[in-house]
Amino acid sequence: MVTPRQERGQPAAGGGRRPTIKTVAARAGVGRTTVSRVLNGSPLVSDEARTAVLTAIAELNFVPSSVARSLVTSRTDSIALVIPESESRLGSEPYFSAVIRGVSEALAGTQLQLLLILVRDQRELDRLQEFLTAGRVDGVLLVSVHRDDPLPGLLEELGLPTVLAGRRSAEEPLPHVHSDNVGGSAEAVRHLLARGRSEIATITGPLDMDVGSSRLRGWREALVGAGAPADESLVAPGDFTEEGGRLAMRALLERHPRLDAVFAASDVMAAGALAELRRAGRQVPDDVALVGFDDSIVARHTEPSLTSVRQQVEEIGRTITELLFQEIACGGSARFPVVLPTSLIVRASS
Amino acid sequence: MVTPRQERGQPAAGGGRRPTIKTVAARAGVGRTTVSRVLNGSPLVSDEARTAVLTAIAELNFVPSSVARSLVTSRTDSIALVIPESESRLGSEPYFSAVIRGVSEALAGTQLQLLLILVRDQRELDRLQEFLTAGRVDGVLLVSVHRDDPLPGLLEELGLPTVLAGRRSAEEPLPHVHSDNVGGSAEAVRHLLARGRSEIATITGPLDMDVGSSRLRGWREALVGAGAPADESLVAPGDFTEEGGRLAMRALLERHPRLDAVFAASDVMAAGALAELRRAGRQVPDDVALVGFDDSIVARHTEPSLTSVRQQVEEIGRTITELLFQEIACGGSARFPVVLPTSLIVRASS
DNA sequence: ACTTCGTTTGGGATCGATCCCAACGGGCTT
DNA sequence: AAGCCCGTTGGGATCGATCCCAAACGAAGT
Repeated sequence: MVTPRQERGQPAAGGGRRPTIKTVAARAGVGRTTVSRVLNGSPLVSDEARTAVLTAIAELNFVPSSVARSLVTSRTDSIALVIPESESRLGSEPYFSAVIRGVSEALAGTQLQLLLILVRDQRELDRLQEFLTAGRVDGVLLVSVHRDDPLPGLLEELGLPTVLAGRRSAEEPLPHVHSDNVGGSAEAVRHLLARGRSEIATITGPLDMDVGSSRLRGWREALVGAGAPADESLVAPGDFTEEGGRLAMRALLERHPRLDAVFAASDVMAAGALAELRRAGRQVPDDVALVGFDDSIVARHTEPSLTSVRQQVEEIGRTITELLFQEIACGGSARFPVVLPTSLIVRASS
Repeated sequence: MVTPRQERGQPAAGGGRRPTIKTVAARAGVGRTTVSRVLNGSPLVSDEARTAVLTAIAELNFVPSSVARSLVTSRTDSIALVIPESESRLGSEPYFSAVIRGVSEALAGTQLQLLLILVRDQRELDRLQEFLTAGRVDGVLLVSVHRDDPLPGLLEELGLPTVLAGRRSAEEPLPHVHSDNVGGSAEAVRHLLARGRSEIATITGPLDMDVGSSRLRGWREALVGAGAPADESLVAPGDFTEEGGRLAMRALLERHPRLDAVFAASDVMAAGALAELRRAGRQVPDDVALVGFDDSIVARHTEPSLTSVRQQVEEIGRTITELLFQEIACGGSARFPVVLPTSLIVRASS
């Protein structure tokens, strides 16, 4: 009794199954092609026929089957947002949420649907690869790419329209969008210099990611630009996690007990560093000034609240989506990378 | 060597398009039906034929078109996760991220894909409705439902398998999963009572949502259970936002300058309340003890750190997904709601 | 030897849309 | 009146899979 409907001769009142384009055509007294033309907004339809079709559609509550359409047009009207979660950052960082929001917003006016694909391990990567090869999406958004990520290359080979948030390296051939990581970091460090700090350490992100190395570069360039030597032992590698920030901070304090400022490449790491500084009896900002990156919620709620470099993450989501539209429509016409500006939000920690 | 094979005979060289089941059949020297049987793991295939087909598939790098399959099976092998964003909570709350992670995890072993649909306004709701009527997904996960939400009713009418995270009311007919909101809140309040607090206020969530009213009920029940009168003027409505928490706290302080504890129905609101308490010169926890709900990142980073009721959000995501599997497979067999336990995490604020 | 049974097999029809192309009718030209 | 073009129209083929059903085959039973 799972399928309760009984089939009558005609599609009797109750409407057992969903109406098809054929039902509509019969009702409107026209051919299937005419209905199809109305659906696709073709101008080669008389007003008379058009209104007949439209009323039939309304009466039958007809919605065209996108599956059938996809089969013949070989478009799917959907795109994939791929998020690698090897570092399980989705939980700790609102970054991905903001990207998702931006993407979804850009999608709002269109007919496109969003497929969200989290990739945790090799098995899921294989499955994704098959999924992409099967042509189940018209385009792909790739977030948080690593230097040696195999996915962008695969997508290039497949010829599937792709846009990255971030980049593998400075020579990224695929269209992409990223924040001005170098500039933002440099501004943060210059801010610390302006506050009279002289021994400025940095906790970096993963250095096999462009975000990681670029923010480190910003730190270095700002110091060099100020005529200060960029002492490489003031660099401690982190991994964007709180625990990583804590450990990096501990290492830095051991090597440089007299450091008076720290620039962390993410707020979450800064929060970890903050805890470690407190544990070591350092006052923030009196003994050590601290600046983070992202301007996430945590930045507002630490004590003291955290000076941080704000990036427009939602805007990144919007922009990659719009670039993807272009890629899909005209196939990689203008592939200039887009760089979004950052801004320094000064709070109590510096 | 990306597309190595050129086909002799029929589809002239180039190998331009993806291979179809027909190509595979020809190569393996069998009929289309046999290939289809192999693909679907039917036992009615000789070992000989099977291996022939499998090697042909491997050589041609064949991936079946899920679109064509959907057309005939009328399954889409994808489900939708619908998130209403009218309150734009996705940004401020890691709640949705955690649900997404749980859902994605439960999906990992299956062939199902996840469609993420954020609904911001009426226009997007209409579009969603059309989308669902078009049968573009096999099932729907609905998160954060309001009492008078039109969506669950629509889905019931459509007969589309649906599972809710949360519920419209205590009499929710649709299968659903939620945290023990009443129990968790009650535990929080009992904890405050045990700490010797006597004038315990509460900042609620939206009261047109079950999470909101249930957490309020927990507060009330704990007080009544302790023989204390539940003074309704100690209730201040919030909206799960930081600003809402701040305003609610201000109102409470005006009405009850001598209150000595506050239970907020979310960490984010608690953070807002905390800021307002500090502004008003109250010490936490000395003058006023504070407890939140969710145990999100903010709870660990406020100063003082926040005592909070932890709920297993990721588990909610996993569970609704598994329930949806059952709904899709056997059509609403066991529709008992699942209630997940909460636990109180005590920190410095109480 | 002939039926009967069960295992394998493959061709034709089907799902519901789009696209190609031939046909229709009427207003204009010649 | 014949010819032609143009705006409309609809039937048939197509996309790439699954499903129904009949057929081929060898083995087993009478």
